[in-house]
Amino acid sequence: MTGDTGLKERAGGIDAGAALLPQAAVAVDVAVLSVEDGALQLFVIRREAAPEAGKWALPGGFVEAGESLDQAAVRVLREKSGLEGVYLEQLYTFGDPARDPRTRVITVAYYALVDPIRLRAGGRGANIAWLDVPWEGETGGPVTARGKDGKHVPLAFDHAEIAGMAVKRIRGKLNYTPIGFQLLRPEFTLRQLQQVHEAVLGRKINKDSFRRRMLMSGELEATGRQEIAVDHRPAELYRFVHGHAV
Amino acid sequence: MTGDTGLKERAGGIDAGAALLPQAAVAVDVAVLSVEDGALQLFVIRREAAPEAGKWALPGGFVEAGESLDQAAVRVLREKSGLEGVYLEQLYTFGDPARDPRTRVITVAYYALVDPIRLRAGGRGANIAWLDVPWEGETGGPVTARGKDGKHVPLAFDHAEIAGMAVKRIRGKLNYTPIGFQLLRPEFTLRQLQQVHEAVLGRKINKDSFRRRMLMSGELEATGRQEIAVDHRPAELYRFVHGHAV
DNA sequence: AAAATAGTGTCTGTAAGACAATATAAC
DNA sequence: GTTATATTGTCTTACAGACACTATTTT
Repeated sequence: MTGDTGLKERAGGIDAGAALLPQAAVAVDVAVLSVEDGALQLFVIRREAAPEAGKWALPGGFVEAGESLDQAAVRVLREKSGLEGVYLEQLYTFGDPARDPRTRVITVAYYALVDPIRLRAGGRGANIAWLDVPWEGETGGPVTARGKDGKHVPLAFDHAEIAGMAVKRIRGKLNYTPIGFQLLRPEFTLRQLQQVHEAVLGRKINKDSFRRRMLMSGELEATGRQEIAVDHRPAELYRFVHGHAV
Repeated sequence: MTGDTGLKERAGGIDAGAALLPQAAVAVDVAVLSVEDGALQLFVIRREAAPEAGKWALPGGFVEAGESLDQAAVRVLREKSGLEGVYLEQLYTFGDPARDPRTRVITVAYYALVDPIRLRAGGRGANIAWLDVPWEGETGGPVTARGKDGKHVPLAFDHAEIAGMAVKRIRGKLNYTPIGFQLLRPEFTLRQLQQVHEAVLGRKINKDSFRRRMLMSGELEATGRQEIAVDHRPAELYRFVHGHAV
C-alpha cells in the first residue's frame, strides 16, 4: 500500500531493508463525545507520567504488531474507558515530528459517540469535561475543556485539536446522516433529539421544521409509549430505524 | 500526542523505551484526481519492483524522520508527479497488518485536485487512468481504473480503495464547498464548471438551478471575456473569488 | 387555574426544477 | 438559415421558518 516504487533504492533492498526504513511509533487516540443537558462532553484521563503529567488526555495507546488501526482503537477504548459496541470512526492522523518529545509518534485519531449514561461508567483516573467550542459552523480549530466547577481542564499534547476536529466532523455529518441517536438512549423524544442536534451544532434550530424533517425522513419509529415523570405534557418516545424503507 | 498514560509500564521506561515500542514504517500515498471530458481521471505510476510489480500505484513514499505528514505528501507529490501548489488534503489512514508483505506499513492517504492540463505534465513511468465509480452518491467502496483504450488498469495494494475514498470525499465536499474550480483552469465557463460537478457527482444536475446557485453564491466573478473558438454562442468566462464578501 | 411543553394547521419566503423565449457564435 | 449553446424570465413545487391554536400533563 505504499505505492513507493523506490523502496528498493532508498532502503537498501526489499528483504533486508525493513529495518532501514524510517520507523515511527503508531498510536491511536479516541475522542469520546457525548451530550448532556445541551452541552458537549468529552471523556478524558489524567496523565500521571511525564510528559504532560497532570494534564488530561484522550484515551490512547500504541498499535500492536498484529492488529489493524480499527482494532487498536476498539481495544484502547475498551481498556481505557470500558466502553464497547459504540459508534467509532477514524477521524484524522496527526504526525508532527515534535508532537511527542520522547520519539517520533504518529497518532491516528478516532472519535466515538456514546450516550451520557454509558459515558459516566468511566474508567480509573477518568473524568468528564465539558467542551467550549470557540468557533461557529465548521470553521474548526481547538476546543477548550472545563470541569463541572467551570474551571479550565488543560488537555495534553494536541488533544484539544483532535477534539475540535471531532466536533467539526460530527457537525458536518449531522446534516446528512442520522448520527444524533448515537448520543441518546435507545428510546428518546423529539425534544431530546433536537437538544442533541443543537448541542452538536452549537446553535438553536427551528422546532417545527426539525420535527417535520425527522418525522418525514422515515428514520424514526414511534414506540407508542410516552416519557414519564416530566412536569408537562409527556412526549411520544421514538426509536431509530436503520434499514428504513426507500 | 499519544494520550497513553501507560507508556512507561508497557515500553520499559520513557527514555530507554522508544526502541521497544511497536514500530512501523509510515508512508503517504496521494490520489491525484482530475476531470476531463466529463470523466474522472487518476494519476498512476507503473510499479517496476516487487511486490505488485506491473500494477499501477498512486504516487507514494515513506515519511522521513524530520518531516510532518503534510510535508511528506507535498514532497512525494513533487518527486513522483512534478506537481506543486495544488489542492492537497489528508484523506484517511490505512493500516491493515497484512497490507504490505515486506513489513508493517501504515499509509496516510492524501488526495489532490488538479486541472487536466497540469495533470498531463506527468512524471516518468506515469500514466493517466479513467475511473469507473461503481456506486452512487456517497456509498463508498473501491473504484476501477481504465486506460485510454478502455482496458482495465490494475491498481496495486489497496489503491483502488484509496481512490474510491477520495471520490467519496470530494462528492461530499462539493455540496458545501467550492472545490470544483480546483479541477479547472483559472478561468472557466459555467458549463465547464457544471461538467466538473457532474463528473465528480456521477450524475446530471439541473442547469438552471446550478447557474443560479453558482452566481448567487458570490464565489464567482465575471471576467468580461468570453470563451473563443467554440462552434456555438460563446459563454462568459468566470474566475473564483476566495475571500468573497459576506 | 397556571405553567410548561407536545403536537397540528396554516401562511409566507426562498430556492430548486421545469420550461419557454431570446441571443449569439460557427458553419 | 441552421445548429448549438448561452442567457434571461416565468411558473410550479418543495421545504424551512414563523406563528397561532389546541392538547395534556404536573403543580
